[in-house]
Amino acid sequence: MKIATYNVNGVNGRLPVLLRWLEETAPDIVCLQELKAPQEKFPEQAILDAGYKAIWHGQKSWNGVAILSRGELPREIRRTLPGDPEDVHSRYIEAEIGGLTIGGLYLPNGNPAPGPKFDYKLRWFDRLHAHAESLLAAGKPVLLTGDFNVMPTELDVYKPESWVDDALFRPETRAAFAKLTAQGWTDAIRTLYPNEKIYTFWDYFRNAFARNAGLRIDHFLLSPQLVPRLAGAGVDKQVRGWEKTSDHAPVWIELKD
DNA sequence: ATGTCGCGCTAAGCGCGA
Repeated sequence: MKIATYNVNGVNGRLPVLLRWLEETAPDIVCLQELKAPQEKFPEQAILDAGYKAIWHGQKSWNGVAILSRGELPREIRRTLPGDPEDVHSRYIEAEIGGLTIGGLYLPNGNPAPGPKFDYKLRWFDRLHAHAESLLAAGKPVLLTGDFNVMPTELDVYKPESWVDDALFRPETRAAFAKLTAQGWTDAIRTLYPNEKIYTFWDYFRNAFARNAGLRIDHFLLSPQLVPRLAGAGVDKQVRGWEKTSDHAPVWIELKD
């Protein structure tokens, strides 16, 4: 079973790219981030026609997350991260599909740092810690995936020294990610490829993709029950080179049944 | 500091977030 995550950066603006990628790579389950579309503007029919049933949590202009499945409709468990009723950003959606619990997330960017946006990022991380702990405590197979907006280590940045003050790489951010994984989560890509430079995002500036000036910020965190099932992982890097493409590439893992 | 995008507002560029 192939499970993918893809920050599309506008689900309607990227629809041709998204549909081509679905057609060419046929993942079984897909988590999308940055829909940038209100609830009623999600392209449900086009996704259905492509063979996927979906649940989503939209928002005008920004954020927005979805879970797509080739088989059964994802059974939605929640569409917000617990812990702050005042937080109206659509950044989390959780579902069960065939006995697997999947949390799809779009962690706040947090720039500029320091500042209120960075404070929000760290608070969001605190809430994720709390919820992730409860997911582990249930003892079931769980996958947390999406755009974490964190490069976990220096290996995950093309030029670490120029990113140390950025909200995606500051010590507080890396510490928050390390604290999360220390609960018992496995970073799937890094476990399979411990020493390789693997990027999932290249910004639109300065010809970043052509220079491979990338970041690894889209992740798969596996609960202990899933680790023995991990059979492969990769980045569909070619998609980043297509016309009208997102600044992220799709990322995927393969789980044995 | 800049660079490049999509989206919303509103009808063409601009502000915002990334």
